[in-house]
Amino acid sequence: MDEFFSLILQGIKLAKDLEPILQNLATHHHRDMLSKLDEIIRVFISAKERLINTHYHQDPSQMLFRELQQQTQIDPRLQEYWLSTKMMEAFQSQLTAERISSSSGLENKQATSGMQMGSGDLAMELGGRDVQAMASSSTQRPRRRKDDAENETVRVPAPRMGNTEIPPEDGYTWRKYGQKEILGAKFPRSYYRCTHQKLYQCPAKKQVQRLDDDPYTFEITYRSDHTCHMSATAPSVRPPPPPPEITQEMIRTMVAQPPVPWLEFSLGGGGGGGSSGSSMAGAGPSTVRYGKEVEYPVADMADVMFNSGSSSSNSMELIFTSMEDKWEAGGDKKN
DNA sequence: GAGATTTGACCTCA
DNA sequence: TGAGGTCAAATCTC
Repeated sequence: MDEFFSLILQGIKLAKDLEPILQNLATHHHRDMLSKLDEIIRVFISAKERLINTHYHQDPSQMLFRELQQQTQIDPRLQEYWLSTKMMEAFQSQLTAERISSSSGLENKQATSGMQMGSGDLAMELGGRDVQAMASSSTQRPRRRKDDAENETVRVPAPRMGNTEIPPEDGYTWRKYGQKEILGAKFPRSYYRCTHQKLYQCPAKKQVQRLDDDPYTFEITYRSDHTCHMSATAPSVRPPPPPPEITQEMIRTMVAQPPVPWLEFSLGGGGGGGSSGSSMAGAGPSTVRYGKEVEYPVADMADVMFNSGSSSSNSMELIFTSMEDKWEAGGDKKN
């Protein structure tokens, strides 16, 4: 958990470092901005994965607050701000995904290990066995049934605003390859496979089924693990697009209108109704819609920071100021 | 044109 | 035999 918070702090610090670049973009090379953005994205993704893998089944609100108090010694004003925003709701959404394993093998493993694995670790285990099973099978096209042991089912809340048809992001990019009406189910089941299936022979797949009795909950069944990120050539974070021609006019527009579109979607609850109605709403990172892939890896974090209901600039200033003060204070203590 | 989704047809297995 | 999983052509978006 120490690493999680250091990653978060690192990400915020990096975001703060963007400020002078943004203000003097004309004198900076676009690559500076892009490399900074890349770095921020990587840090927040790492933090998210660490959080999910470490404290998946704990009470997130209690855990986060306790950790905040014990480990970061953040300015009380910041703690108050943190708790007053939707930060808790954001993490709650990520952490309370109800894990219901349909695999007896997995249950045994979890029981004996005394802890639950994160989806990545769990899928890693699945992937190993899956590859073996497929390698030992005949040359027939591998087909699986719903009651196959080697899968993992989770339930996640659907986005309450924006396009609720899209399941919440899970850190990977998926390509939909099928949809089918299921007998006795009100909603069709969607079939996804990893976007990098062809490029990296990634076997990962998932099925997304909306619950009959709770349309705002998705039941997602994962099969096999991602091997794409294990490839030396596979981008853990997708390469940035070519630098756009950013003009001073654009910068002025951005500064004058802080709530950029990808920050407008809300993770739910009031806060001024941030729904843009776009397909990316609630989808978070790795959202894929018709042709082009768009990633918003820091959107969740940025949303809760910027879209808190209070003055966004003041909020960010409070965070950065507090963080800097703390760091400087911490540095002074060490020195 | 590339790469995504849609959707009807096909295949496999219980 | 039928439900569930996948294929692949058509279509769509950027």
